[in-house]
Amino acid sequence: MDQTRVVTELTQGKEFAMQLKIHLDNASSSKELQHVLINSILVSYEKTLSLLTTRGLNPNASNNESCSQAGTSTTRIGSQVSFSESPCNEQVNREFKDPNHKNSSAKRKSNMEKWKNQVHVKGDMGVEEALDDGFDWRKYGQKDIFGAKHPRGYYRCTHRQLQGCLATKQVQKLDEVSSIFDVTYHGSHTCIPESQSASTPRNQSLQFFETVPASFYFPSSSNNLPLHDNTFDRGLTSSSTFSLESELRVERNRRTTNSDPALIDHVSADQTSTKSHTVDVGFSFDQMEFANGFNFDHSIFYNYE
DNA sequence: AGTATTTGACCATC
DNA sequence: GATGGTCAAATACT
Repeated sequence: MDQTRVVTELTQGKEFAMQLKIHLDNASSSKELQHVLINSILVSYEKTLSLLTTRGLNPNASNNESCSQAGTSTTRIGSQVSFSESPCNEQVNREFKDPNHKNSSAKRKSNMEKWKNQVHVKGDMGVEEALDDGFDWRKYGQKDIFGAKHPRGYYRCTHRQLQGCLATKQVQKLDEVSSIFDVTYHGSHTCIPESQSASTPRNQSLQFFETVPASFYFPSSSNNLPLHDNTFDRGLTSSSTFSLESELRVERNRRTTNSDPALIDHVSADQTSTKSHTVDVGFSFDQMEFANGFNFDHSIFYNYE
């Protein structure tokens, strides 16, 4: 059930908001840190809305849920699905397929719910991040579509074999705007993703720190031990995350030179995996400067085209 | 070795 | 025959 993840995201957002409140009351607080907090809050909101807007992924989701989010719009397709009116529906571009139209896919999936999402890849977010809807997808095909510039990717739920989850999605870049992807979902998820079943929801900020090739000190943690990037395994819980209450102290790592092939390999691998964990903070590191004079060279993380 | 992705072939439909 | 969706072997990656 997505409710757990929604609650997790909202709880994170609340915690970030509380941290921000403290920092706003503190005159010596750095602007950068406040921006980090603000963006973390926004990311939490976006994630939450994303979970709600992809309600079709969750067969138990309510029709009263919010249906729009920054950067995406959702359209339901399919005659067998009753479409509930809500104010936000005015924002989406509805497309209903003719129920009598039967192409091969329509016939094969005639009993499947179908809806469409339009995903905008904003300047400061990665493609994988934008397309990440919280579920595990495995690509099983790609096809050049007649009249379309870009091929269409076919994905099915990773848990299809183990859990019999029949959810699929198709992803296609728009001809006109390459930063916008049409994502068409078929069927609802009946699986329990591992990331969800493991009672340790991952933290947005942790995803960020997993990717950043540097060692970090977390003053709030015991011993102030430096944590190499490899130390951030996926078992860390949200309760064990660093506290943004403390100033982030980042130690430049020996491997942060742009020419480090190991680092480049790491980044490029992340970009090609549908389960990647790219920089997921939703803000630019252009001018960001951390303690000890560490500056992020954000350019090594982004390579959209 | 196990898993994920790529890609040509195959199938259903129009 | 053209097209879109899926399969499955080959390949790449970890």
